[in-house]
Amino acid sequence: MDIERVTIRDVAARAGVSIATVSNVFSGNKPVNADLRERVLKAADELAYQVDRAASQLRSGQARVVGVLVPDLDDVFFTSLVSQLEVLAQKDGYDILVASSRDDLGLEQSRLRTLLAWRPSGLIAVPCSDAVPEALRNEIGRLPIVFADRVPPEGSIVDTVAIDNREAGEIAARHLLAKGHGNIVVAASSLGISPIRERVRGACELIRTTIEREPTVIELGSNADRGAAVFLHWLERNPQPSAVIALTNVTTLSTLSALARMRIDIPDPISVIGFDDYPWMSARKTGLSAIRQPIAEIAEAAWNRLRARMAGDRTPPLHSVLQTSLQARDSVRDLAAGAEHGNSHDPHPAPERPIAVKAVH
Amino acid sequence: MDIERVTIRDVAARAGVSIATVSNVFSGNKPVNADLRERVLKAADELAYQVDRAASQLRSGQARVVGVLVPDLDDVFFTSLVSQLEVLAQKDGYDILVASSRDDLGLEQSRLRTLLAWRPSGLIAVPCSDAVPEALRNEIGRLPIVFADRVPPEGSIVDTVAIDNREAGEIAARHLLAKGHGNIVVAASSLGISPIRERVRGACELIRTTIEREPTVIELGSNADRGAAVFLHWLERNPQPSAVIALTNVTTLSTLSALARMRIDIPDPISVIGFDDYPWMSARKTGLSAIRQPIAEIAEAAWNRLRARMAGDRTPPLHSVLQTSLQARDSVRDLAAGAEHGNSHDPHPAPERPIAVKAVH
DNA sequence: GTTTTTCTGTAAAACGTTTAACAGGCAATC
DNA sequence: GATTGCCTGTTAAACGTTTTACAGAAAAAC
Repeated sequence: MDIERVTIRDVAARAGVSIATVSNVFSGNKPVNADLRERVLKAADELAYQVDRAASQLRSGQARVVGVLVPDLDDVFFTSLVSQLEVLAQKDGYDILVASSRDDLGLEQSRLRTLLAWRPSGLIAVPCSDAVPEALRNEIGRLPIVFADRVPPEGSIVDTVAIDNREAGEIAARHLLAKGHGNIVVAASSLGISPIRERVRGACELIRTTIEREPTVIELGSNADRGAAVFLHWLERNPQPSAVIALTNVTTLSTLSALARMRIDIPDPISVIGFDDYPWMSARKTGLSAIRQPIAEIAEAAWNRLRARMAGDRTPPLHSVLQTSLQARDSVRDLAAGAEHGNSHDPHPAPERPIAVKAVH
Repeated sequence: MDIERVTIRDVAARAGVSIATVSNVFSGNKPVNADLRERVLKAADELAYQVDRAASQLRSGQARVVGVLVPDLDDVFFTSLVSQLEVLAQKDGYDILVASSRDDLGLEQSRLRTLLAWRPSGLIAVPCSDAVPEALRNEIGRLPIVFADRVPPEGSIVDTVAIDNREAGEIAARHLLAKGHGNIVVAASSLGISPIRERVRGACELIRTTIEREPTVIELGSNADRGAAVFLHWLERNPQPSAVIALTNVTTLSTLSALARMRIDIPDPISVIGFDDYPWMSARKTGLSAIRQPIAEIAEAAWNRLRARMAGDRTPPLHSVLQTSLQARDSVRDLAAGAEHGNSHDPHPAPERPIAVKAVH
């Protein structure tokens, strides 16, 4: 019924060498003569031999697999991250195991446990809280780990890669203030998540110190539909703001949905700055101005750090901070110029800053 | 430096039983007395013991991991699929290895090979061509495999789950025809992909037989930006159609982007029917009418089939066909009623059909 | 009371690799 | 010419489980 597995032994027999030689050919751990290597490769090819990863891993302890844990596989930001990581990992010969914690601490715990059971070479995680998950507690220093995106503000005992969240909030607020907006709503997903808190803080403090007004902060959660309902509800019983800053891609959707349902135009009467930069944002007549996160760079930084750790780097944890930039389109009305409304492209696009990596001890 | 791994042997010693008993407690392969099981569990807990998957898999041949291969991890449709599968797999105690073929046959081949090297319990794949990939040729019948979404039209020797692509095209066309549209452009991603061909065929044949006009078919590829450029180019040198049917979520974006860049309004002068149903489609004043694919059901059907196969089901391959439905919003203008334009919701929303599973042979 | 069956647990042999220890051949060195 | 060292290849011992075969005790059947 089921055909015999072809093992290293079969290859060795066919090539007329020992199994150790076959192993060396495939693992490259020891050099093997050109002619023998040829013979082995030929035999392996003829038998369609494949190294058994379980056996290989059991003996060597090396897995060539990294775990990737994200809070939500339905959020484009996280899937973009996964997508980039998959490419980078594949280039280096690693496979990735993905798991979603669905923003649940308990689930995060159990997903991490099962990832760890694979004895992966490393782990890239977007944790769902500020604390280092319990399951990772005694892996720190043993297993290469990188936290991405959701990173405790005071630094962490593992490597981290994140954007400058505070600055992201400031950039959005600065843009609105420059265009004469004062009555601003800040739409956050959840203030329980520290990077979001930082974004809120960046925006609010700048607004506060610049025009001495306090922006309204509302929490719309991590689900676009529910968030839209919340914002709709809010809009129905509060005076119209002149602008909204949405601090995640999902709240951006919630914001836009609610405005659409109330048939409120953008940017007049309400301007909007969104978060992240996705194709759908420019697939509309009034292109959406947004804070762009350099996802590719985040993924690359995380992967490079992980790779360094996997290669044995034992230096103290590094915290990479990448910069966001404003992708100015047409969704912010220029009140200062007294112009009609932003039907045309922003005449003064904010200069894109170069992406820099600050290494904070 | 590095702490000793805690193995089954340590647990056995601490609980005062044999390693076989510990194994039985964790694998559940043989019953073990309540008190002993208690002792083992307690000892394991105290030592923070974790079954080593590599060793377990090596001996048992059972992996508790399934490979998931998709053509593009940046396409929301595929990531939604992955997301759903992750949830289903996790419920049944499986982990998933994801890989992207980036729509490249060579890469598909090599990604499949590395997935197979894990000796997974099963494989769910969205292949990038009609042919069964070479790498899977001699796994068929041995390894549980399910193809999803991209499925050869004439059936396949493996289980498949897909939507009724032909009907999806028809639904879109029927809706436009009912609203009096005749000058229709069909925006496909690539005619090299058979489900897309089917959608095109469904739309074109219906239009042809109903009003005896031949719709224009254009290929926009699988990248939103490039597709937008192509469509823009086309729009600039062809008479304006009255409606566009976009046959994938990416071509929907391309279409909308190009129209936006030409500052052409929707639905007047051009109506649009999109594909798939995502939050951004309703996050606009003119909500986008679209063909909805039941992604959750696709994932569920695929997983259930795979699970059945993994449980030993040896019946002939089953081909599940799920139905799409029209999600009518405001992006299709009613020319027939001579009404102004579709600022209001579609007064005659097409009845949503129940989702049914047809088992074809 | 003996024999058979059933039930639980154990000892030991796999599973398919990697790798430490070793061996033989050959070149370089003394 | 004997010794040393360097290659390259082999033998055999792991790696941490699962599982087969078996053993002893208790229960059931005679």
